[in-house]
Formats: sequence, structure tokens, C-alpha cells
Amino acid sequence: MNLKQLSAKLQLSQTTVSRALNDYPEVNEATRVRVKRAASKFNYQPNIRATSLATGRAKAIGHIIPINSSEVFNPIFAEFIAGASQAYSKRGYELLLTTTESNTEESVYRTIASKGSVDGVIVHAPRFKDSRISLLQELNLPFVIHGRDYSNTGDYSWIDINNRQSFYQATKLLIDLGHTRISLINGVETLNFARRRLMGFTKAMTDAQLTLDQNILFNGDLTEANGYHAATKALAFKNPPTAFLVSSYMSALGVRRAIHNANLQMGVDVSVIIHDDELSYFHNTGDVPQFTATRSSVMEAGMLAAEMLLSIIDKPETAPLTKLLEARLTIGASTGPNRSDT
Amino acid sequence: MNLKQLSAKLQLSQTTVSRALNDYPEVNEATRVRVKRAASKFNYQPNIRATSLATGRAKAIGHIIPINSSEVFNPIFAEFIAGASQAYSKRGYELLLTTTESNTEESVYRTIASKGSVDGVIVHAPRFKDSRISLLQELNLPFVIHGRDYSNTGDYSWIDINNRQSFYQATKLLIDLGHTRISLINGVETLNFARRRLMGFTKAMTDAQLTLDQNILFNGDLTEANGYHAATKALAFKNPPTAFLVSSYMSALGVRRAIHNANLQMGVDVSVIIHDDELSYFHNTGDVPQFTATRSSVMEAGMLAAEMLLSIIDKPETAPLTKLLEARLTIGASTGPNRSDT
DNA sequence: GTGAAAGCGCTAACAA
DNA sequence: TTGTTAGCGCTTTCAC
Repeated sequence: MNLKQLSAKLQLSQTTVSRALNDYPEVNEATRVRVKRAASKFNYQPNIRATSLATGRAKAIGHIIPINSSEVFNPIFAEFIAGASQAYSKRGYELLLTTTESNTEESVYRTIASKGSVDGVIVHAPRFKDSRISLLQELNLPFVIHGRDYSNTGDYSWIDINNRQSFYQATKLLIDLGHTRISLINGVETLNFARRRLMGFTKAMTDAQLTLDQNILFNGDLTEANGYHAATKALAFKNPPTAFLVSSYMSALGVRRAIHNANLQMGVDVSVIIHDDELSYFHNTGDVPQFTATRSSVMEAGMLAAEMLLSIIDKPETAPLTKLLEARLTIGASTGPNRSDT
Repeated sequence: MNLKQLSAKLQLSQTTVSRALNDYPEVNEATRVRVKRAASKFNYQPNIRATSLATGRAKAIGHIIPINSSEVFNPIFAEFIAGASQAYSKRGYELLLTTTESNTEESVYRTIASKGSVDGVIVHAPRFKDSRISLLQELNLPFVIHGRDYSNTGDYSWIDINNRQSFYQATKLLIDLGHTRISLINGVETLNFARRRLMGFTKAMTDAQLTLDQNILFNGDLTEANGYHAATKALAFKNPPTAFLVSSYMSALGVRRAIHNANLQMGVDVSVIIHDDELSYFHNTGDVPQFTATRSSVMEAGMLAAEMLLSIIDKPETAPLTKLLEARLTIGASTGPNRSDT
């Protein structure tokens, strides 16, 4: 069923039907009701391609996910996108997903812009001095960054968690529990969040006058394998860490595996703390430090980002929007480095 | 830059330019070259909305992800979609992502179909007696199921792993290592994969004349929390399992956490085995049974599914395509129920 | 308050 | 081998 058919059925012009459906004020209330009733009766849905061609608005938002051969699709991105998707459908927008390897990145953005298939994009995983920001500004394509480029003080919209603060808090918590040797399993150094997380970690350690041991600070793709290897290495030292602060689920899985092995084989005993996503979603680690979190925090961030972007698209002249999400730690039961003390 | 402008620059009709760009045989080779050169020079990209309006083909595929409030966006789906996305862009297709809660499911499919924004869809997480299959057939929208509905012997296309066989193999492996009490952490019962996995598990146990203990068989959303609670419960029995077979990454994270706690507190000693995704992606569990896997297996499946769907769209009269992916287990070092034996 | 007609950017008959 | 024309399904002037 298309407009033509619907208006034929109603004995009205396409124009009137279109206006009625789009809530133009001038149409007679009676006809509007009649039209809307018929539309839902026949399950009429305007063809979004035709609409977008006529209006020049794609009614779609692009999400461009960087992937590389070692790291899986970051589950946090997936969660974030799920949240965004809900916001889009509420507003009648579609979500276009594109993946890109780093070498094709710029061309992917350029193509998307010139194809006109989206009205804006969400940029994931910003890097330090990320070239995508100026590229998008040049292309004049509205965007919101999921994260931030701290090296760029220019005007752009972003939504981010307070990586520094959340890692500061988490580290401080471990320190307060008595841990002095804490291993940090972090993302690759070029990613902004990893830099900020390190800063928070470092500050907490320094504040407590603890020295950093570079041997138990790790950077890399946030994979299960990397988590495993890093933790295994850390635990093999004669002086192993008593706690881990981990930057992702995936790594955490590997870290737990390594700890399991170490427990079994060497009797090594650690308390683990896992930082799990960009919204300071801390995992409940059982009887070791306990944090509450809901998965929905990530989805919420996705929704927020989507709404930010849509409002920018609606009113292009608005100043850049930014949103900093604070860490949400809730401390439950706690365990120090030496369990037998508790 | 659009067709009109480009053809003006070239002093050719839009038709000719269009034909040259789309490799119609009749155009003069010289003009084709000239046109293509100009197109790339001006970075001309056809407006996909206009194209799709003119051709009646959306040049887009929809992925519809079921989400619910407790389970996060399944990372396997994310990975699968990343693979599919690559296949689409190679063929000039876009990927439209939609999320749906179970109560709105049917209307989401209907809306997608009537909006005409996709040429086909991939259905994730099929259930037993899934109504979506007949719905899509009725809507006449090409589709491929990621998974299968075993209750439906009708003609439809799917790609699936051999859930039954892989869980059979995994269970048998654990049995061969000497385990007799194995806990199964599985997805919700209405999902096909969970049913099949249980079948494989059951068969291996029965073949070995081991009795199933319903107390250590769990069904539920594949979340970290559920994994934790299930494993904690299992480990609290006076006669705890010596091995776990787990249906997902997320649950595995919880299971490991529970084991960690149990190791610390009760000296409970388990070997873990984790089944991790729908492609029999088995995690290396360190010094306990070791399986090789690459993340790309899931992406590959996504690519395959995408290619299947595109070929169905190209030739709608082809018979349904199906693809069964076999489990890929590789046994490395192994550990029986009583580590001290090894 | 409603309708006729043009046009968004492209493709596809039909001509030439 | 190229061009003219109509039309995909919608919105949007401009009339009435």
C-alpha cells in the first residue's frame, strides 16, 4: 500500500493524505482522523526511501565500528548501539551499521557522506588526535563521538564516561583495601580511554605514595587472550599482584582464567577487580570488592548519544553538546590482599 | 555531485553516464573510461535512496536483534553482524540494524516489510516453533535464519552450527578425562540452540552410562550474573561438579568468578570447559582442556549468511540454502577431575 | 481546507 | 552507441 493507493481509497489527493499523516495544521480535523484511521487499517507505511529523496533527509544514522583482526566486535559498542537503535526507531530513524578496518577508514566516511544515506554518524573508539573529527567537520556531516579526543579542544559533540575518575576511584578502593601491587590491564595506548584510565590509576597510586611497577601494567587489544597472557605473566612474578584492574569484559574473562590456573597451581591468591565498560560498569566480583551495575547504563548512553545527534540534526545551529557520565561505584563486601585477615 | 551535474560536466546524457557506471555492455569503451575517470575524480557516489526508489530494490539488508531487559546484546550476534557487514559493503549493500523486544516483534517485521527499506533480513536467535518464519514467508521478504527452527521442516534458508554434535563432543571429552559430574549452563529452553545443546550433552552422558543430575543443569539468559549464580549453586553441593560446560562468554565470566570464590573459600577444585559461541568456538582454558578457536569463525559465519541472502535475493527462484557448520575442537593439554593425578 | 504539478536522483523503456 | 522520456513514492510550492 502506497500513498497513491491510500489516497485513491480515500478519494482524496495524495497531498492531503500526506499532510494529514504528517500533522500539518491546515487539514481538517475530521479528514485527519479519517486518513489516519485508514492508514492504520491498511497498515500503510510511507516508503522511507521516497520520503528521504523528497525531503533530502535520509532519516538514518550511521554507526561506524572500527574492527581489527584481533579484537572482536567490542560488546560495549554493541550494547551502546542497541540503546541508540531504540532512540532512533522512536523518532522514525533507521540505523545503518558499517564496519571499517583502520586503513579504509577515511574513505568509508567520505563514501557515507557522499552517498547521502545518513544524516549523521556516531563515531566509536576515538583515538588521540583523531583525524576523523576534522574530516567530519569538513564533510559537514553531523556527528557525536562516543568517547572523546582529549587532544582536540575544538568544538564537537561527545558523550563519554569519566574514565579518569572511575579508574581513580577503583584504584583508590583497592588501595584502601590494602592492596599495594595492582596490575592494570588496559586498552591500546592510542585510544583515548586507555590513556585516561591510566591517568586515573596513576594518580591514585601516586597519591598513596605507591610506586608503579611497569611490569604489571599492560596495554593491548581487549581480548580474552590478551587478558589471559597479561595476567599469567603478572602472576608468574615472585611478587605477583594481589589485585587486577581490567578494562573490559573480554580481558576479564582471560584474567579470571589465568587466576584460576594460578590458584590451582601455585596457590597464588588475588582479589580481582574488573572495570568493565565505558560507563564504569563494575562487575560484582563475588566476595571480593563488589560493585553494582546494570547493563542498561551502556544502553542508556547509547540512547543519550542518539538523542543528542538527532537534536543536532534538527537544529544544526546549536552549539556542540557534551555529556560526561560519572562513574557509578557502589562498594559492597570487600577483601584485602590477604584474605585470611578478613 | 549528482548524476545530473556529472553528466553536464561530461556533455553526456544522464542515461549514458548511468549506463557507463553500471557496466552496461552497450556503451562505448572510450566513453566508459572517460565517465568512470570523471566519476572518481569528482568522487561521485550515486544516491542510494534514489537508486533504490528507481529500481525498487532497497540495496539494504535488515538484521533484527531480539533483546530483553536482562540479557546484553549477545556478543556473538555482534561478531556475526560484523562479518555480514563486510559482505554487504563488498556488494554495495547497506546493513540496517533493528532491535526488538519480544512483544513488538511481529510488528517490527511487518513495518520493515511495508516500509520497503530492506531487500531481506537475517533472523537471529530462532525459537522452537518460531512464528517469524511463516510471517516472513507471508510477507514475501527473503530471509536467512542464523540458527534453525528444528520444529519447522518447511523450506527456508539457514546457517547454523551443529549444536548437538559440538556439545556431544565437548561432553564426551570431559567424560574421557574422567569427569562424571558435569554442570551444564545453558540458554533459555525456548531457544533452539539450547535444546540441541542439551541433547548433545545428554547423549554423551547417557552413552557413558552416567546419570544426569538435574540440580546442576541450568537454563537462563546467558548473562554474567546467571552464570555466577548457577555455578555458585552448583559448587555449593556437597558433591560439586568437577567440570562446567557453558553456553556463552558472558556466562563463562560468571562461572569463572564463582569458581574463583569456591577455590578460595572451600578449596573446591574444578576443571572448566567453556563452550563459547554458536560456531563451537571453544575457549582455551589454560591448563585444563584446550581448544583452539579463532574469533573469525563467527565473522565467517556472518559473511556466509550475508552471501547466502544476497544470492537468494538475486535469484529468488533458487531453492532454500542451508549450511551446517561443524564443531571445531582441538584437544590440547588435559586435566581430569582430580588434578593431583596428573 | 484541498488539489495540481513539479521535483528529489536515479533507472529503464523506447527511440533514434 | 547515445538520448528522450516517464516514473519510482513521496513532499512541497503554488493555486484555488
